[in-house]
Amino acid sequence: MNDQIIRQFHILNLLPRYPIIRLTLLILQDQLLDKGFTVGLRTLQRDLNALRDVFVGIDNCRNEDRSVSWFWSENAPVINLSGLTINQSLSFSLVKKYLTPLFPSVTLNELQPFFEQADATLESVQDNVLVQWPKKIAVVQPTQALLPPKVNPSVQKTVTAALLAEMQLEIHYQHLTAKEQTYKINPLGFVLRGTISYLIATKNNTAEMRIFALQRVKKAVELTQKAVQPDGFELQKYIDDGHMGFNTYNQCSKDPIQLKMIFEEGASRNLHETPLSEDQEITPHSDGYALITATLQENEQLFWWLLSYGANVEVLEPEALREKIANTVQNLADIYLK
Amino acid sequence: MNDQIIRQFHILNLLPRYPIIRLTLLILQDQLLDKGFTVGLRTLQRDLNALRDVFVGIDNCRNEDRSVSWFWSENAPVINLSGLTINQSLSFSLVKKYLTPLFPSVTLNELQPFFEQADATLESVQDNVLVQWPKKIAVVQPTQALLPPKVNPSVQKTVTAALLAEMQLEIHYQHLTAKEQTYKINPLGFVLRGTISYLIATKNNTAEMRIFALQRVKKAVELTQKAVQPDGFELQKYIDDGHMGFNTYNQCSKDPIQLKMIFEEGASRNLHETPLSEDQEITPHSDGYALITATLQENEQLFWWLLSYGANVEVLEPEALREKIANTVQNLADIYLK
DNA sequence: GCCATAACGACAAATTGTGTCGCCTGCCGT
DNA sequence: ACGGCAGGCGACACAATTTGTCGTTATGGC
Repeated sequence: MNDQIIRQFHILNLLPRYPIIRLTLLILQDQLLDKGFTVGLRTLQRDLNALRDVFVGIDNCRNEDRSVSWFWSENAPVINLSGLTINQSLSFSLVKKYLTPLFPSVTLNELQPFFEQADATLESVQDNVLVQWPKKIAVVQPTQALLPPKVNPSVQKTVTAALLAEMQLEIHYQHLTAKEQTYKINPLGFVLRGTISYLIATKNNTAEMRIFALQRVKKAVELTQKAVQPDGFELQKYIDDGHMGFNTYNQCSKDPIQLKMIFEEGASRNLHETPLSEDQEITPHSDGYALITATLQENEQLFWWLLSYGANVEVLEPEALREKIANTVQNLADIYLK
Repeated sequence: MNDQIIRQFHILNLLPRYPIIRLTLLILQDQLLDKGFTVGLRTLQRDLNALRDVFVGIDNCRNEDRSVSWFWSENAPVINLSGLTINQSLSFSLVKKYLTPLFPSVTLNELQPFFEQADATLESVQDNVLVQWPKKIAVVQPTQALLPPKVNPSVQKTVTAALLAEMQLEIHYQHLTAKEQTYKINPLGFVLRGTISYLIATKNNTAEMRIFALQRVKKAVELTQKAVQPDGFELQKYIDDGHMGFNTYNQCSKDPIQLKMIFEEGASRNLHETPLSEDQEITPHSDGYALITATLQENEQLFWWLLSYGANVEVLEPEALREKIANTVQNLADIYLK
């Protein structure tokens, strides 16, 4: 078989996607040589012109030195030759269904072409049985459903771009109580917590770390100055250290605790499926109750989680945690039982 | 340009992905004619042979009538010619990070090729800045993290396949308390709730609806009999009606309630971002407290959610809900304050 | 056992790909 | 300002490939 096709296929694969434009004819010739194609420049030129005529989304531009660079334009369609497996299509439609209420729509929009191909694949199956699939699957939120905040798409785009490029940002931030203010900041990290996105940043000329909720950023502009990173900053460590305010229990040691509690049996059922920790143990107790032990990190979330079970759980150890709950119960009693 | 190449690309695009095998030469000729290619059968034959030699993953098989069908084999690699945008790559890596602790690994594995391409794209950018991206983004669970249950991959595959094909299933089900049992069931729906997957089904020859937690299905076999669907069954309606046990409050009207409560100001902050309902109103009250009203569906989750705030919230209305909480507080007091 | 059907091999004519040459254009340095 | 230079691009002729046609082979149904 003529290797024209194979060559052109490789060319298509070698073409970079838009923001990267550095593929001149000579470079392409080199890269093809690496793959074992000896090909004249003139031929390459003709190949590229031909491909541009055939495929939407292939584009070129002149560099300063009058050479031409070729690339897939930014809005080139997704060309997935080998199509999607049915399982892949199902996974995509599941992901879409699951993430739609949780993710910023900007993020999901980027993947729209894949969702569409998945839908198309499922519909193309002659059995119209597959069309029923979305009706056969449902996603239920395990916690109280709160409405997702409205994030300005252009803000999201600018913020993530600046974070990537490590550039400073100017943001207009709508405080909850105070009025809108403008900051110059060095973006450091992006945290997704449920449906809320947070931007971690330092104010310019300060080491002071700040957390900005993305939906309160009304306007964002990327500046021309490089962002300054504090020495040794690590996002995951920052979170683990409890700076996000909910991951670690105030003034609490970071060592794991040995949790010991009595669960009402019905309520404990979930813990069989989704244990609190690898070493969790469930010991059936007197009628309708079970003793549960587990080693885990103590934090605010654990406290809330325990409270949500109400009287279906009694924490025995550690003593400090039991006391904290007892205090809350006392306060509750003052409110509801007077 | 010769239209051989264009034709061959169209052929590649027309080839279906494996489980669908009905693309014989004649059908392919027809489909190409629709796209404006008049091509002889002999040529098509040669094209396909050539393509199979060049592209891994193209395969064919003989039908009963000795004609040959062509397709992409099941494990053909994903061939995404136009590559991924940087934004698409970022979205993919975000999706992966977010869903890994939540989704059955089987489901995510299907999308692995896309995640890999995303990683490769990010790494290929000459700026090594992008390689830092995963370190700049973090996902924090908004609730107590529970370990995801271990689901047998082959069970997941069989169950979803049977659900799709509407075939009966035989499952070996490990009860929590009782010992393992075997059922013949008609699968009706699949529900994802946090990290747990549930299968909704009727037992064979019964209208009785059952809920099976997927991780307790130890073995699943697809039977040769068509599944029987109860008349008028709709999964979403089934869930809305509260049959999953947590979505609706026992013996409660399905009409929305008017919730009225007093929130400690710090605790109420989240509700500014992610309101309980469209009509939620927050009225600052006496020092440090705020009155919040919202119209929403009453269910168990709401009750748990309210409890988790402990003494930071006082429910005023509806009266029934306040009473239910008061009861729980009384029980808690009996446990902790004696 | 014959016929119909589909795949596949062979071959020559037609079409297409490729290297070479030369021209054009814009940029640089002298 | 002028010539040299580098990269792109048009033209052309020859080599290479493609494609339709025809004939052969294999297989299943009547």
